[in-house]
This record gives sequence, structure tokens and C-alpha cells, in this order.
Amino acid sequence: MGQDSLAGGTYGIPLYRELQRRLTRALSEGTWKPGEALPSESRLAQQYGVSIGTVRKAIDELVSGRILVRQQGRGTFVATHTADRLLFHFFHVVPRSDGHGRPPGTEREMPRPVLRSFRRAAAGATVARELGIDAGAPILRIDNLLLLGARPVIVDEISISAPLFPDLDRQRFEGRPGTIYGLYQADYGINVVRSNERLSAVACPPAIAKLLGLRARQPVLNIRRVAYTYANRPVESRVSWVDTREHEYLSDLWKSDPDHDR
Amino acid sequence: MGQDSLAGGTYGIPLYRELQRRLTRALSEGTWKPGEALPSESRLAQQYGVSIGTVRKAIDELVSGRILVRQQGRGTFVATHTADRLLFHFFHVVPRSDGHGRPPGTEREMPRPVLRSFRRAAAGATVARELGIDAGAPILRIDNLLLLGARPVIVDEISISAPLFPDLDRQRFEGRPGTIYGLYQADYGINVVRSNERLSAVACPPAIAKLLGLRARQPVLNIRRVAYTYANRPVESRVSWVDTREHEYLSDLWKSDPDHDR
DNA sequence: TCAAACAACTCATCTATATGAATCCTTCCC
DNA sequence: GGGAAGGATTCATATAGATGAGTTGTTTGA
Repeated sequence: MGQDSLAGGTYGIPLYRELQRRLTRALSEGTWKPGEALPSESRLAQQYGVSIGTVRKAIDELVSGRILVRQQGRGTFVATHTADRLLFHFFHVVPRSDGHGRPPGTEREMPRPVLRSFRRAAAGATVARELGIDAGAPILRIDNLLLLGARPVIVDEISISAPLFPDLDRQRFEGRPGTIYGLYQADYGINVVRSNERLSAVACPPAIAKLLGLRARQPVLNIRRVAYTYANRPVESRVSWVDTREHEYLSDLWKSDPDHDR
Repeated sequence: MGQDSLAGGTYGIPLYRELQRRLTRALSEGTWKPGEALPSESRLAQQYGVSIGTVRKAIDELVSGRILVRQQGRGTFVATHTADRLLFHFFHVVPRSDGHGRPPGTEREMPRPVLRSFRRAAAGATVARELGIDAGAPILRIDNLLLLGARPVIVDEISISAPLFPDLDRQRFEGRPGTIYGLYQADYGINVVRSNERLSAVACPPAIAKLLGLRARQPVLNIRRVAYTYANRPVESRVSWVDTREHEYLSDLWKSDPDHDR
């Protein structure tokens, strides 16, 4: 058995869960970067002094939580924020499926972002609570307009804790090659793995309405999302305003990914 | 090996998945009723001529899909529609958590239904498509007002295929002991295991506004839900109108159940 | 040089078995 | 009758190993 052996360790809690905890911690410490392969199952088993079955069980849940990705014949990898992942796991706005005979969830389309503003600000009470920081603490505040097809459909107001993202500026933000979560991941080692959204219908504020091409006070879908990294650490607070005249929010619990469920 | 042995069976697809398919089919045929125990893992292994590990793997996914429930020392049971399950898996409207320092998702409360109307009708195009029946086919149409606390918060318009629910009338519907899905399950052997919801913000129709104590044209959250039983067979189409002045819709993918994820 | 064959490595599936923990039921004793 | 003890049954955890399948890189041979 290796140096990190779990033998004779914690009482009461299963080996595989303790291993899972250790893997998660290693992940959060950046031991393996996104896209990289973990050691093989047999090597992990050796290293931690457990059987290969226990390793598999520990990894199983991380895979089903989209934290790791297994590829037969290649290895087990830290999940990365590809366009696909964004689309199926973090982006829930799809074209309406009203009587067009189209199965729901199809024809998903990547949103095209237009940066409206990038600035430093102080956290308000709600954002501070959601991010687990003090009210008034420095944040970066990013406003995006998202186009679906040719139309503006969503306004995003993003808040992130400034100290978590040193040297992030407008240039760098706009120049990112992939998605926003891809930027967090590639440049800051912060891997968003889960999000939580709370929705309500509200009268559209005039400033938002203007951007969306709506009349003020028209109904819009308001979404408050908190995105989390490993161990449920909040990373981002995002308020979205969605024009649901031609789009809708899709919530398909336990069946959000065609690939994943085989 | 028993009569149902899988040995030498299908090529290409894993044993555990074939077993899973058979269990699901048995479930849908009512071999084991909701609340009942399946044969023990060892007995299933014998019966199907596979190892106990394969049985466990087949059952694992059904458990994580909330179709079966395992209880150590007791057995494996067909999931039933308890109030808890409704609350955490099918009911997503919770009190707002605006700056009250309350963690989201807490203080969930069971809605109290008030039946507004129960009648026979013909399926419109949208409902027909969602239920997989012909337009104009007979349906039961049930309108409910849901109270949270003392206030009316949700209007539910439920459509189900009439032939699927023979002899269901207003009396029987109102006299049900538990939830609506519990009625489907207990009286008709139809076990709702999954649902799919599409949300949008709309101007409240006057008739709905009246019931919710809103002014007409005020923004309300409109939800179209399709509920499915085994093998993705649609069972119910439901349109909900939610007053989100004091409540919101909670969407917490991959983490909807505190019990389930340990 | 090119391509086929091979070897080495990965995860995927499946088996068999042992032990522990939770539950339920029977038995026994007072 | 009531409760404790024990045994039987269940799922939960963990191990060890065999075989299969997919990937990658190297070697071999024409």
C-alpha cells in the first residue's frame, strides 16, 4: 500500500466515500488540472491501499456529477467546460416548442454574447450572501447581452468576487477563447461544477426592456443563479432577464443529458 | 440458473442493462406494485442467472432515478408517491429567499389544493402531442387552485387521457387520501417517475388573475409540465400559473434531494 | 515508406466471496 | 405479558480476479 493509504483510517464512514473526499480535495487544490487525466484506477488503488472496485465506486459519483469524465481505453479526466457542457448543463433557455411537433430540448443553440459593461463594484447584500463574502467587498460586475439567432434574448448580470480573479480585466474577459466558465477554469483553475437557479416572473425594468426590444413592464423571466465549484464553494452570482416570447426555460431533472444517461 | 436466465442472451449490450430493462418492464406490467418489495438481490441473481453484483448494478440506476428505494436490512421497494417525494422531486415552488439569510430550498411547504373544476373534454393539439394521443381524444380536465400558507399561489390545469383512468370522477378525485400522483399510483397502477417542465413569463390572463388575487396582465410564471411513467410514457400534461411575488421556482439540478445524495 | 500486426495500457463488465450493519421474527426466560 | 437474546434475512461495503473492449504506440514486414 502507498503513502496515502486509507487503511486503518476513519471509522464509521465508508472507504469509498473517504477516497471520494480526498479526490475532490485534490481536485480543488489543482493536483490535476481540467482536461488532464487522473492516475489510472489500478494506480489509485495501489496509492490509497484499496481495491480497484472501491476506486471505481468513489469515481462513479464524481462522474455522474460531471466532475470527472471516463473514457474507456484512455483514462479518467477532469471535466472541462466545453460548449456542449455549457449548453446541456448550465444553459437552459431553448426555443419554444409550442405545437411545432418538435421534441423539447432539440435545436439548442449556442448563445452569442455581447459585452455591455465590465467594471469593479462593491457587493450588495444579496450578492454578498450568495457568494459568501462580506457586503461591500470588491466584486467584478459584468453585463452581457446574449443573442440567440439574430435576436437579443437574455441580459446577464454577472457578479464574481474580485480577489478570486486577479488581473481579470475587460480585455482578457472579451478575449477568452471559449465560454465564461471555461475562462474561470483555464485561467484561474476554478472549475464550476454545479449551479442553482431560482426563477420568477417580473415586470421588465425599462433599462432591460430596451436591450431586449421589449416594452417596459412586459413580463420577463428573472433568474438568479449561483454557480458552485468543488465542495459547494460559491463562485458566481448571476441575474438573468429572459425574453420568453420565443424562448422558454427547460427544466428536465434527472434527464438533462442525452449522452450521459446512455 | 433460473427460468428467466439471461445467460447466452443478447449480444453487445451489457448484462446489467438487459436486466435493468427487464426489471423496468416488469415494473410497468405491475409485477410488483408500488410499496411492495422486489425479490431479494440474491434471489434475483439466482432467477436471472447472474451474479449479485450485476443485480446491484442494474438496480443502482433505478434507485438513483427514484424508481426503486433500497432499505438496508429490509429489501428493495417500488417507490411510492409520498408527500416528501412530491415536495422534493415534483414541486419546485418555494418561498422567496430574498436576503432573508435563509438557505434556498428550506421551509418547503405542502400545497393545499382546492378543486375548481373536474370535467371531461377533448384534447387540444398541444395536449394531444404531449400525451401522445390523437387531437380530439377524450381527456379529463382538472383545475386546481393551490394554497401555500393562507394565500392562493398556483393555478393548475391538469389534462390526462380519459381511457387511462377509467371511472375516475370528481368524487373519487377529491376523496383521494394523498397526492394526485399517489392516486394515479394507488388506484390505477400508474407510477409517475419523471417530469419535464418548460417555463416562461407571461401576462396573467384575467380568469387566472382573479383566482390568484392579481391584477390582470401582471407577470406570472407559466409552467408546462409533462409527467412520465416507466419507459418515458407520458401520463399527464399540466399547465401551472404561479404568482411569484412571494414565491419562486427552484431549479437545483443534480442536487435536488438532501436524503438521496447522502 | 506505409500499413498491418502486435503489445501494452486503459476503463468496462462480470463473477465470487467475505464481512458488516440494519431489520425482523422467534424463542426463551422472568 | 414483557423484554432480552439470538438467529435469519436483507442490503452495504470491500476485496480479488478474469475477461472484454477501446486506445495508443511500437514493431514488423512487404
